[in-house]
Amino acid sequence: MPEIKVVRIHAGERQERTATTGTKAWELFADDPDVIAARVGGQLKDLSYELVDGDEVEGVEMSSQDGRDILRHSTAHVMAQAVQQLFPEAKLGIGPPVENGFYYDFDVETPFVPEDLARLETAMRKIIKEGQRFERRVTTDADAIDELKDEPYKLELIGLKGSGSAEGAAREIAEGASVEVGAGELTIYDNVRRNGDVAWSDLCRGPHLPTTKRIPAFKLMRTAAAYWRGDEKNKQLQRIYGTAWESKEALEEHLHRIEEAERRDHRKLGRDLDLFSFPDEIGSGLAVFHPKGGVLKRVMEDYVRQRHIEEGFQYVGTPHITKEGLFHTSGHLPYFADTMFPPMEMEGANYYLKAMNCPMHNLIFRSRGRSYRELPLRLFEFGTVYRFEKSGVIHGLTRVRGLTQDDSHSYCTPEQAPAEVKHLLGFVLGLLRDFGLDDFYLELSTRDESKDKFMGSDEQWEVATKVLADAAAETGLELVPDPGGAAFYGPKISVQARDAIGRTWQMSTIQYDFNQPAGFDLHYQASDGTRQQPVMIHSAKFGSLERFYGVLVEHYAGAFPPWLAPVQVQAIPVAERHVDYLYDVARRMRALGLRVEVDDSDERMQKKIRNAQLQKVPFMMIVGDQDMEAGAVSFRYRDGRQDNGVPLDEAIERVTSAVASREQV
RNA sequence: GCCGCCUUAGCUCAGUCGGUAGAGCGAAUCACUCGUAAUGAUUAGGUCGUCGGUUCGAUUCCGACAGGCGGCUCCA
Repeated sequence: MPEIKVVRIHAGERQERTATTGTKAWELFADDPDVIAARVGGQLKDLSYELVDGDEVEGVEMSSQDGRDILRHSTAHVMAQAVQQLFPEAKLGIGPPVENGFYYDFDVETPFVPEDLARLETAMRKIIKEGQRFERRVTTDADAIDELKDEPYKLELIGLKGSGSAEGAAREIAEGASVEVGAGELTIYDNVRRNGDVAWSDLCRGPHLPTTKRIPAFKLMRTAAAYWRGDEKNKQLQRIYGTAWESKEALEEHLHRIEEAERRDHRKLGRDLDLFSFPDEIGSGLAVFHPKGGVLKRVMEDYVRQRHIEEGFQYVGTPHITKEGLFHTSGHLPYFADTMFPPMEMEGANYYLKAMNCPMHNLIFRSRGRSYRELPLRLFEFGTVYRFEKSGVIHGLTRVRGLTQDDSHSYCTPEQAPAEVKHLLGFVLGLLRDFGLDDFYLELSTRDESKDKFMGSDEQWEVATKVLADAAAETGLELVPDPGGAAFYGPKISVQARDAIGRTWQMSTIQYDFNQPAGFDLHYQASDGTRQQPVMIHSAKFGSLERFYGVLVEHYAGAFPPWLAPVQVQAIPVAERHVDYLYDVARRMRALGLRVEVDDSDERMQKKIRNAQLQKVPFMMIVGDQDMEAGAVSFRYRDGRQDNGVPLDEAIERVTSAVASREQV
């Protein structure tokens, strides 16, 4: 029998092996049941892959990222089989793995209802129990078209694959479609029962688990609609989301993480902590901040204003509406008219609610002649803008119709631009760290081929993009490209921050703009006496005050560090006779600018502690006879920690220093 | 904007197979004055999201609209 030489790579070890022709990948990993696929020369393969001479074969464990993707993709197949079993008329869309799970899209007459999920799970468990083998079968376009004649969407995928490069086609089709048709040959996976019957088949490039029995834990999560191939002009298919994990424990942990995220939901905490609300009477996506929530908003604003001034910005102010001509000059109207509130007509002119601040700052720059000696000229304000977000996208404070940007525009010479971008980037990262976010990556949004979406020459874009890319690289942070994501007037760096439970949020943006200075005909007098055009760098540090507010609530789960907490100290008397003493202490603390409340209600002290705990107040300051006699107070913290009999001066110092240092307690 | 689900007291939610509603928390009042997460009692509070239709009668059934939730699309 002819022999082949292969290399087995597993758990970091390389091993040369000699095997007979026809040896399958699984035979190399028969000793490790956690291996569910193989990576051969960088390509993921089924364990049934037949080795050829010279292959380097690495075991893919189910708990690895690739392994989980394979598990989830196989689970998606099982779900699709169950769907077609229960709903034979359902036509298949695509079914890729996604972060933390998978989905599969179906064209069905009647949308799925939540009760269907339970029925489908039952059917899936039965399929898993059957231990159906996933069998790969290479086919031709012609055969596949015949076999899948009842699956119009699959036919469309095959057609698209034939139309050009396969990878390109897959990208065109939709995110995720590359799991159905990829580069190279067309394959179908058959689900084969133990008796050899083919239970179900699907066009798919794989790889898959060896059998359905290898699915340890899954759950169907929700149903939703999704446009076919991600295009709103196309028909909406019914999507079912599910998740699958390498163990029951991993699934439980995942579900627990979801619960944790729900517990932190700023919309819920905003209500529970009396921070803000969205009155229907005002309109969707328009927030009002209550007194407690107003404290946090004001502290954020005060701090950011102070920091801007320290960084050389000048605080300015601009109105909320403007005549439409301004947005023609800036170039915004042709691009964004449909996301702006419709104009109101007054005295023969059309007025728009402000959707962006930069045009007005340009007018401040242009209000008099400017010298190169003034540059970089940095204008900054809290500019409230209104954007007509489509009703379905509004979400708490993170996606609203009225938002306040901590918006700045730095006008500088082209030569100054690199240093200014660097300065801004350092500034925003420092600012975010001050608020307790310290895990970042950057995204560089550039222009793509669809040039009608972008203004300016290739050369201008190239220069601008290089300035941003260089500054981003200097931070040493991870940089993710985002082709096509730029604004019409120039490329953008955005800072993505990870919160306490690892979710990422787009925060700050820095944009390089050479278009608006031209549109507004902005000039400065250069040292050689010539008139030159500045470039402007847009920058929003929080992005939107509202969104950042929401992110902070979720990041801290409402348990803010003292400097941000609406109430820093909740004073709790053990009995009524201790109230006056606490009023005195509170008076002293308030004189130092601390936010102190005395709970002089008729409730029992235990209840007062509970209330303060539910309000997540950082310092509970409790006083009974012993404290009063000793001229002291007792602290209780949110984690239940206690510190009794703290002398008054020390107690006050403890709170003030915690506030001043912006630390968490 | 599109698809699905939802909307009952300030909040969380019961309930009415069509005969105009209930709990807990919260609020107010009273009593209790208490040492580390819920003292007790009493009272108030709802055109059952809005408008229209069917019906002797609609909170309940139907439709439209508004708002919310989950996705999709979008996100300067």
